[in-house]
Amino acid sequence: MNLKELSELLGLSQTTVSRALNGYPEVSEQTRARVVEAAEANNYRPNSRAKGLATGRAMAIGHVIPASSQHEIVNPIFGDFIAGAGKAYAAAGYDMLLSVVSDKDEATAYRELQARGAVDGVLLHAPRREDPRIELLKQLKLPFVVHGRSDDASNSYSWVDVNNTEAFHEATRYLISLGHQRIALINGEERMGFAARRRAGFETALGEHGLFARDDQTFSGEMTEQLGYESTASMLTQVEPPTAVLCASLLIAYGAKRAIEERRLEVGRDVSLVTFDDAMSYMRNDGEVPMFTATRSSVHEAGQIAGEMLLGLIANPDRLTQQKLLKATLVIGQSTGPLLDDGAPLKVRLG
Amino acid sequence: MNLKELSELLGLSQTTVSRALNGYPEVSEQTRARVVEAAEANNYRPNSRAKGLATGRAMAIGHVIPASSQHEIVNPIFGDFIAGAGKAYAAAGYDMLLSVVSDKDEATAYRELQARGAVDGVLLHAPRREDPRIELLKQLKLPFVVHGRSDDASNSYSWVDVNNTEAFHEATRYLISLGHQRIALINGEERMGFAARRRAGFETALGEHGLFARDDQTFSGEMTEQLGYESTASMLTQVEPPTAVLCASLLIAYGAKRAIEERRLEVGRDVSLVTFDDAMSYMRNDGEVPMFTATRSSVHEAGQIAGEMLLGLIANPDRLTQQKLLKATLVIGQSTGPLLDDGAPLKVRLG
DNA sequence: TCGCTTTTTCAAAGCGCTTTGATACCGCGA
DNA sequence: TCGCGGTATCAAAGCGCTTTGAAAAAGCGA
Repeated sequence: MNLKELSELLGLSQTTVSRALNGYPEVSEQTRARVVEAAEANNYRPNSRAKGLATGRAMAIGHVIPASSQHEIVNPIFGDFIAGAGKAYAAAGYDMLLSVVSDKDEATAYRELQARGAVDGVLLHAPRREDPRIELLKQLKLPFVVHGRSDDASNSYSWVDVNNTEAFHEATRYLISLGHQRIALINGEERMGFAARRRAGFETALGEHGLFARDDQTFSGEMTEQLGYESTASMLTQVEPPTAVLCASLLIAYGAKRAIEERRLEVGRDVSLVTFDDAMSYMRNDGEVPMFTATRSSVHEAGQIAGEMLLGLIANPDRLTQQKLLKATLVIGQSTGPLLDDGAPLKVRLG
Repeated sequence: MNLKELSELLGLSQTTVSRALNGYPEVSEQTRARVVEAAEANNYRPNSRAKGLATGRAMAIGHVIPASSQHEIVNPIFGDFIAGAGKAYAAAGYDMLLSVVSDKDEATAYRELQARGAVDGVLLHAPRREDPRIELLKQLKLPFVVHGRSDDASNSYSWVDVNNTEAFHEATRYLISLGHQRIALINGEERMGFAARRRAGFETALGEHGLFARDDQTFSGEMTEQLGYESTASMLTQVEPPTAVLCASLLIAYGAKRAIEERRLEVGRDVSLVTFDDAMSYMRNDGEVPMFTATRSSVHEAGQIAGEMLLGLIANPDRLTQQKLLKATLVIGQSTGPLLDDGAPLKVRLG
């Protein structure tokens, strides 16, 4: 059923039917009611491509996700972020277009999306500290919102980010307040904006108390269980192992926990653990007293806010860039506790 | 830059330029070369919507993901499956359209996708045992491939599935061969096709050895760490706790492991664990000797195969339905071991 | 009743592409 | 020279919608 058929069926012109359905004022309420009813009855929906062609808008938002080799990691926060953003799009009648591309073709993918007119804007994921994609998108004049921030002048583009610096600053301060002095960091890849900021917050807090990060007690890499496990396992063989570990994701924390317990040590007693928690739907760390003490911020919410921001930018192109800094809140769980007194230092019990 | 501009620039008609770019034979190679070069130089890409309107094809595949409330779970395999399917789409020049809808609006979402002509086909996720969506899609005459199977006559539609029955049959047999008799199951939601099959495989293997599943040692629910933890924790308080547990996902297995170790028991010694492993990129269970004994099958690969199958169906609409059953392979890891001899039964050590 | 304004409806153009059916061109044998 | 079969190119229609500019219908005061 298309517009022509529907209008013939009603004995009206296509113009009138179109206007009736799109809520234009120059059609009588009586006619509108008739039209709406007939459209409903025949399950009529305007053809997306024809509508887009006529209006010059794609009514779609693009997400480019790089996934080159078989072993390339798919960002685990992806699903929840997408769900949040998708909700915003759906509410506004927009579609979500996903482009899975080999990572070296990413720039091409954006160019193509723009040249084809396939999307009205894009959402940029996982910005690196210096990210050429941002300049590219500006140049393409494609509206965009970044989930996270690069190191560049950050008011020159729109973004939604979580206060990573402050989150890890606070988490570290909390550990110090419990008496910990040897605090390790298992971070994400530090060429990523968020990971660099987390390290900065961590180091600032240490510095404020005359402490410093040891090279052999700071790690960074793809945020997997394995990274958490291996990093922690290696530290537990040191002469002076850390008494607390700060993890950049729940998966890392699981790995750290595994290494600790494998050594017959107790999390929260022998070694304290704090982790960043993206509040992912399938990996909850909540309840009365969560398993892990964590700085928590919902990536689902970030997705929704970013999606809404982008739609706003598209609806109102001459609006200034917008920024939104979400707070991560520190939640005390079972994985932290005060430093044990010197009478029973960790290294002795490790023996 | 659109076709009109490009053709004027070249002093050719739109027809010729279009044909040159689309590889039609009735244009001289010399002209074609000129056209291709100019298109390249001007970064020309045909407008997606105009092309779609003219050809009657959307060049897009739809995925509908239900995500109603804030707390609805997003399937953790989603990211990897999408990455696999997306790769297939990209290779064929197709876009991927994601619709995030509140779960009660799912049927409407499919209807709308079809009525709007927004997609040429859809990929159906997570079929329930009886799934009305399958009938709906047939009725809408929208080509589709199901990832998994319902209970219906399964050759009446196309699907890609993993041999869940056989996988859990084999896993259970393996545990029995190690001497285990009290084997627990922590399954996904059993209204889902895959979960029902896993239970069937499990029970069949037990039956073959005169064993049976105890009600208080079989669980099913959303496949989270918490489900694994709570189910296992509750079983370890029983008079005759299981000596082996079969888990439907790696997250469940993590939870089971946590409960076991919290009791100061050892996985693979006191309690054996076998899990289904979707080989997700951010949750690896591999290496020399993986942490968990598992039946492994790559969901990324399933996505790619399903995507390719759907594209084939679209390209060749009168082709019969197709089915592809992937095998899950049993990989021996560190989480299983022989039943300890009766001299030191589990329940005593549990004391 | 007429003429004017306001309301309601319509025909047709245009969005950027593909594709049909026709036309111009070219070389070649008769 | 003419005519014929390819080859290379083109003009125009059509895909399904929106939107402009015009026309018809209705309402209203004089």
